[in-house]
Order: sequence, then structure tokens, then C-alpha cells
Amino acid sequence: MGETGSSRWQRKKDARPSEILDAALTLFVEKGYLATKMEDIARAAGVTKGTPYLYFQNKEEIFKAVVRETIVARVHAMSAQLAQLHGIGSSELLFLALEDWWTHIGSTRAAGLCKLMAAEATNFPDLTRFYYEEAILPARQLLGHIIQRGMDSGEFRPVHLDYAIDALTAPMMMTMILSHSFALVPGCCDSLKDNPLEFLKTSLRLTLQGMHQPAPQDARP
Amino acid sequence: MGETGSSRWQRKKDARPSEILDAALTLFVEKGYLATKMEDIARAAGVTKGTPYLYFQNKEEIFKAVVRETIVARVHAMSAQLAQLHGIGSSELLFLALEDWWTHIGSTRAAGLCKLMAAEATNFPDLTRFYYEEAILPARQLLGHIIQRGMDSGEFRPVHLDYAIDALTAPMMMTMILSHSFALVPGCCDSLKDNPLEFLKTSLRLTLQGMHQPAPQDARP
Amino acid sequence: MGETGSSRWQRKKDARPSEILDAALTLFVEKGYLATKMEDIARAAGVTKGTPYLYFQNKEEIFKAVVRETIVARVHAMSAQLAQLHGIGSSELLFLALEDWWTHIGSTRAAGLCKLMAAEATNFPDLTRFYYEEAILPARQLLGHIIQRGMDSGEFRPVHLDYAIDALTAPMMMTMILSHSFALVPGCCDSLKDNPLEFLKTSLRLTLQGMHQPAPQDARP
Amino acid sequence: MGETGSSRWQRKKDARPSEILDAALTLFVEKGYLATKMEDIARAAGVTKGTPYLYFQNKEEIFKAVVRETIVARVHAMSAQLAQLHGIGSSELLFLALEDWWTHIGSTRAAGLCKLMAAEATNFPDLTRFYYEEAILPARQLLGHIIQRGMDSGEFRPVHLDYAIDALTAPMMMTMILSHSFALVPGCCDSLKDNPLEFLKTSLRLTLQGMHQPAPQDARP
DNA sequence: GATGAATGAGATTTCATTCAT
DNA sequence: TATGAATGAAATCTCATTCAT
Repeated sequence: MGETGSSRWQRKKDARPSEILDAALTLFVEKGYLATKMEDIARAAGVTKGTPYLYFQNKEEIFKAVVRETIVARVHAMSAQLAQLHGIGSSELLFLALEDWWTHIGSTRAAGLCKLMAAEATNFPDLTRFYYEEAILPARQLLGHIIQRGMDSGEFRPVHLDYAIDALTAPMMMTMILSHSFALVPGCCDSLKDNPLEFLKTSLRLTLQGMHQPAPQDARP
Repeated sequence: MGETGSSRWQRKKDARPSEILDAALTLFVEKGYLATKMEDIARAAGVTKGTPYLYFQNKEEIFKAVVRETIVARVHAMSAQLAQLHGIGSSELLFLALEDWWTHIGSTRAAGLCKLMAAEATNFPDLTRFYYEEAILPARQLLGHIIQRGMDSGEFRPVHLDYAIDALTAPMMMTMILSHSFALVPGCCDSLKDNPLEFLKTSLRLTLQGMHQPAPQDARP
Repeated sequence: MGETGSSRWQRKKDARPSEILDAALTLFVEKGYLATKMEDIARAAGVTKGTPYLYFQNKEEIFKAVVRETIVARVHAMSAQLAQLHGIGSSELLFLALEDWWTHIGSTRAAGLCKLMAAEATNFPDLTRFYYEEAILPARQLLGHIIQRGMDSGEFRPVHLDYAIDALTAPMMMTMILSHSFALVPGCCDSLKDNPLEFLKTSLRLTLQGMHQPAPQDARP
Repeated sequence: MGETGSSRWQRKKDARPSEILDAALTLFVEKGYLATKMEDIARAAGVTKGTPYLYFQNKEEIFKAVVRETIVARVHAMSAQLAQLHGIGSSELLFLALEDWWTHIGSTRAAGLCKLMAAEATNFPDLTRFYYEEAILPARQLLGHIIQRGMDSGEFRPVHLDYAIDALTAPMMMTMILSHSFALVPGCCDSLKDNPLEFLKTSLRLTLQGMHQPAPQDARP
């Protein structure tokens, strides 16, 4: 007894909110917003029913915080890759971005947020807009930059930028959603479970083949 | 005397189940399973609280019926296209299938079921498997046949069938999910709302470019 | 066609109310008042939901009618025995009354009414009083008469009349209640099910032994 | 610090289940199982609608608990009398047992359980069997032992054991049922209300007279 | 801060009763 | 008369939230 600097205690105390958000993320992604009970969140966070209310106003605020915190964390984690934007071909860069995204988002629970937000979009329009602007748009912009660079350099043929981004994004989004839905049900999407990253790369390769500038001799009549 | 005691009420009675399912589909897609109240469904169907229970055991059965009826109806509607499987190039066939799918599914509320099932997959595993087997797999098999045909005829280069299907499916799934989630929120996915079919065709075109067999002279070194 | 005296139809029509009451008696006795649904009664009576309301105001009136009709019918059926009140010893008369009661009430569904009324007594006080006055009291009075006769003739020793009636009634009431409750559950009251009348007679014999005037020599000091 | 966080609330919490069961017992006995609303129970226990669900899964479990707790408590309370099984005549012992039963069961709300179980027997067969085995059979066995002892010692003449038990039990059961049904309705069973124990004793006396071994000289022709 | 008993609004479901046919 | 679709009051049960300790 006596106040021994409270360091471990302090850490505990400071950690509470994120422990709660962490538990909430898992449960929201697994069961959906309404099917997740406050008490489940508390228990999963190792506290009791009343505790989450010491840190968050209510369930909805927890939901919002989960989305915000996760997005912020992940987008920050991915921004490290932006530093590498030199001296690499655009195709290769897209592959690197894909792997990076896979590591920090696609293969993590953060991917579940995409499914979650899709499910709750109309119930939480403000939050949805936030998610869209802070998660989806940045990812698209990043891809847009790279594609533009490839077109500028002649590596890619001219394409409609938005459509190209969509084409690149679709497999990622499909993977995020499927892996937190059908793929969790035995007997569904078994191929997806094998090696999602491989699928994503193949898909990217396929799309890039469609985007690539044909080699000069190919163009000859 | 001796008439079939039908007339106005009878007609109502026959129509009720589908009216209820119709209302339920819209609400489930819009708000999700749990956020949709039985009374909402009843009111949307123009009846009172108790009436849906005359036709369905409980909410879950309504949910299942919505999924089953919609899937069955749509898959049947799409099977008409199978008759056209002669004398058309595989690429062209894929475009026709896409348009057909768009007409009967992609642009309808049935598309919302995909989002719905993704959201509720783990809460209704049996139903999810049903949906997967009756909706997702048939669509994939159809695409698989066409691709295989294209490879057999030399129109497409050899590709990994599953990955190719994924690549073709991803934009469709993304469209279905986005158009019933983010796209409904003002300020999100505005490009999608403009002309989704155009995006889908562009996407298909892009993917096909990656799959097409290069012309013979191109292959020469 | 043409109106052929409507005899069978007429019979049917007149029979409806009693068919409904008959069905209701069975169900009320089996499941209790509240657990019996109007639709069950209708179905058991071979009609549809609305029909009982053509003959009875509501469920409560059906309940009351069931009790009244059954009591009236049974008490009438038992009144035939009153004619036999001459030239028979009181003990023997009690045995005859017991057998008569057993035939017309104890072994029939009417016995179930006793359980039913006990269960619902406080919920339907007026009806309970009716039942008490029309069923229980007459039976007690009948027994009272016989016992009194026995005491007057010296066949029975002097006893407190009410208590003697209670002692004679208790086994009957117990049989009625048990046979429509515990005895219906496998594993309970198996001995009762064997031969209830035999138990009743034995019980009566035992009680009569206690009531009988000892033979003169026994009384001598 | 470090105290057992109890005091007022804790005491409340420990008391709650039995307060709820207590309220439920009264209401179930008074109105029956179905006619007793959960909110009635809650209010009678001084809590609100939701509170009973903190301690019991549902209404049925409350019902079961009421039966179990009451039976267990009462049967334990009665087992104290078993210690007195020495040096007393069997007749006298039966009177003592009767008084004991009257004190701990017959005159208490526990007696109402008998009516309740009779009413609900077919709706809750398992519970009924439990009640039968834990309440009815032990009572019968106790009586059986005493009667057997009486026969062994020559105090009683040989009788059919089951029937003798029935004869002794019937007045008790009738009292329990009547006093929680007809006797509660003004104008019914007024004699019963006067002095039920007196009736029971008289009844027992009467039955014992039928069972007693006549004194030796009496048996002489 | 943390607990967890208690609350009470609200959701699902049932069923007696009505009434157009 | 008879039907049975529809109603809506009422009951059971859940769970987000509060607050005394």
C-alpha cells in the first residue's frame, strides 16, 4: 500500500477505453451493432456492466469511437508506405500498396469495419460519411495517385480514373466483406479462405494486364 | 350459392404473404434484420401488428422467406438467359449476362439481400449457406461456364477459373453492397450513383482485356 | 334440393351449442381455463373460430355454461337414485349412492369440473358459488339425509353430521381431483388408476366401521 | 476499503429471490399460474418488471422454484417430527403427525400448492412428478410407517395399507384444496372455515375407529 | 474509479373478439 | 348461419442505462 507511482495502475486506467473499444470492435464485427450487448462488451473487456459508461456516453458513442479509432490507427499505419513513393514502377507500387493494405487492414479486424459500416450505413449516416471520407476516399486517392503516375509515365494506357480505382478496389472490398461474412460460415467461400492475398494479387495482375500500355511492337499493324 | 367464398377478401388473403415479404425485404435491406420492427413490417404492408403472424411463424421465418422467395424468383428470372447460349462469343455473352443480371438483380432490391446476408451471415448460418448455394454459387457457375467456353475456343487465354470468376464477380458484389449502403448516404459514392451499369461494363471490359488471347502475330517474338 | 324438413340440419343446428360446450368441457378440464384457446374449442367442436360466438357471448360465458349445463345434467341424472330411498339400510344406501355417483359423475369428465372449479374459484366467485350450491351442497345434503336416517334408526351411532359428511365426501373429492391431475401424469398415483371405485368402497367401509353402532353386547361393560 | 461491498444493497440482493418466490407463491395459489402476471409478482415483491428476470430465467422457472423451495422447506420442517417416533401409540402418533402437518403445511400457504399442482399437473408433468415424489409420497410413506407399526403391535387390525393411507390422506387433501378454493368464496364451505383442524381430527378419529383392533373380550362371540 | 442491482421503455408474440363476406 | 382474416390489448422478456455503494 501507499501510492507506488501508480504506474501499472495508471497504465491500466489509461488502457481501459481502448480495451473497451477493442472488445467492442470484435463483437460489433462478429454480431452487428444491435446484436452486441453492452454487457458482452464489458465482459469481453474484462470489466463490468457499468464501467464502459465511465468512458463513453452510450453504446452509439462506443460504436462511433470504434470506427474512428480503428480508421485513424489504420490509416496512420498505412501512411508509412507513402514515403516509398520514389523510383518504383507504378505496377510494382500497386503491388506494394496491396501488400501493405493487406498487412495493416485487409487481414485484420479492421476489415470487418467495412462490412459493419455497410450494414449500418443508413442507420448512422454521419458516421458513414466519416468512414467514407476517412477510410474509403483516402484509399481511393492513394490508388488514384499511383494510377495517374502510371498513365503520366506511359506505363498505363489512358483509363477513366474512377473506374480504374473501382476495378482495383472491388476485389479488396469483396475480400473484406466476404471474409467477415460468408467465409465465416462453414461450407461457404472455401476458396477465399485458402489464400486471400493470392487472389488479390492475381486479381490485380489481371486488371493491370488490361491497363498496361501494349509494348510498342505489339501496336504495329 | 356454392361460389368460392372469395372476392375481395380472398384476393387480399392470397396477396398478404407476398405483400408482407415485400415490405419486409425493403425494411430489412434498409435497416437490417434487428433494427426492423415487426410492427414496421406490418405497417409497411398495410396491416396491423398481429397480421404477419397469421402467415409466418415469427420474424426469423419472415427473414428466411424473404431470402428464399427473392432468391428463387431472381435466379429463375435469370435462367431465361441460359437459352441464349449459342452462337455468341464468350466476351459478348459475358456482357449480355451482366446486363441481364443488372436488370433482374443488380438494379433491384434483390441486390440489397447481398448486403443483408453479409451483415447477418454469422447470426443465421443455415440461411447463409442456403443463400450462398442458391444465389452465389449458381452465379459463379454460370460465369465459370462462359469463361471455360472462352478458354476452350481460344478466345480467352488460360486462366485460373476461380480467380477469374472472382475478378468478374467483385465489381458486381461491390456495386450491390455499396448501392445499398454508402451510396444511400448523401455525399458518399456519388460516382456510383451516376451510372452503375457503365462502371460495371467498364470493369468487365478491363478484366476481359486482361483475359483475352493476344492476336497470333502479337505472340511472335 | 327443396326443403326436406331440414331434420338433420335442424338437429345439427340445435346440437351446436352442446357440441361446443362438450368440447369446451374436455379442454377446460384438461388444460385449465386460460390455457384453453377459443380456437381449440371451436376446432374440437368441428366448427371454426367465429362460430362459438354465435351461441355464446364470450369465453367466460362458455365456461359458465359448461359448468351449469354439466352440473344440471349430472344432478338430474343422480336424482333418479332418490326414488330408491325405501326399505334399504343406510349403510347399503350409502354404497348404492356411491356407485351411482361413480357412474354418473365420478368416472366421467364431470368429475374434472371439481378440479377446474377449485382452480378457478377465486377468479370466478359467482360461478363458484353456483357450483357450490348446485353441486356440492346437494351431494352433501343427500348424504346428510342418509346418515341422519341411519342415526335415527340406530344403525349409526350419533355423529356430528357435517363432519361425517366431510369424511364421506373427502375420498370422492380426492378421487375426482387426483384422477384429473396427478393421475394423468405417468408415474403418479398408479394405485389410484387401478381401481378407483374399489378404493372408494373400501374407504366408505372404513368410515362406516367407525360410524356403526357397536352391537348391543359390545356395549355392555 | 476491502470490505465486502455489501450493506444495504447486498442484503437486498440476498433477500430478493425469496421475496420474489414468496410473492409468486401467494399469487400463484390465489389466481393460478397463467392468471398471475409477471408484473404482479414483481409488484408484490416490491420491485419492477425486469427485476425477477435477474434471478430467474422466466416465469416457468419461478413456478418451479416456488414449488421446489416450498416443498423442500416444509418437508424438512416436518421431518423434525420423525425424531419423536418412540414410545408412543400409533394412534396418538397419527394425531401428533396431523397436528404437525397442520402447523407446518395444512394451515399455511404451502397447502395452496396442492391445489396449484392439481390444476397445472398436465401442463407441467415433470414438475408434477417432482411434487408427487417429494411431497405426496413422503407424506404417504410416513403415514404408512405408522400404520404398519400399529398393525405390527396389534393396535390396528390388518388393513390394506394403501387404502388406509388414502383414507387418512383424503381429508387432509380435501382441506388443503377447499381452503384455497371454495372456502375463499363467501358463502361456500363456511363450516370448513370455522375450525378445519377440528374437522381433521374428527375425521382421523372416525377412521381410527374403523381401524382399531376390537378389545379382546369384544372379539369373543 | 468500479460495481452490479435495479429500472422501465420497448420489442416480440399471443389470442379473444369482431365483422365483411 | 358460418367463415376466417384481421385487429389490438396485453403478456413475456430483453437490455441500455442509471446510481447507491
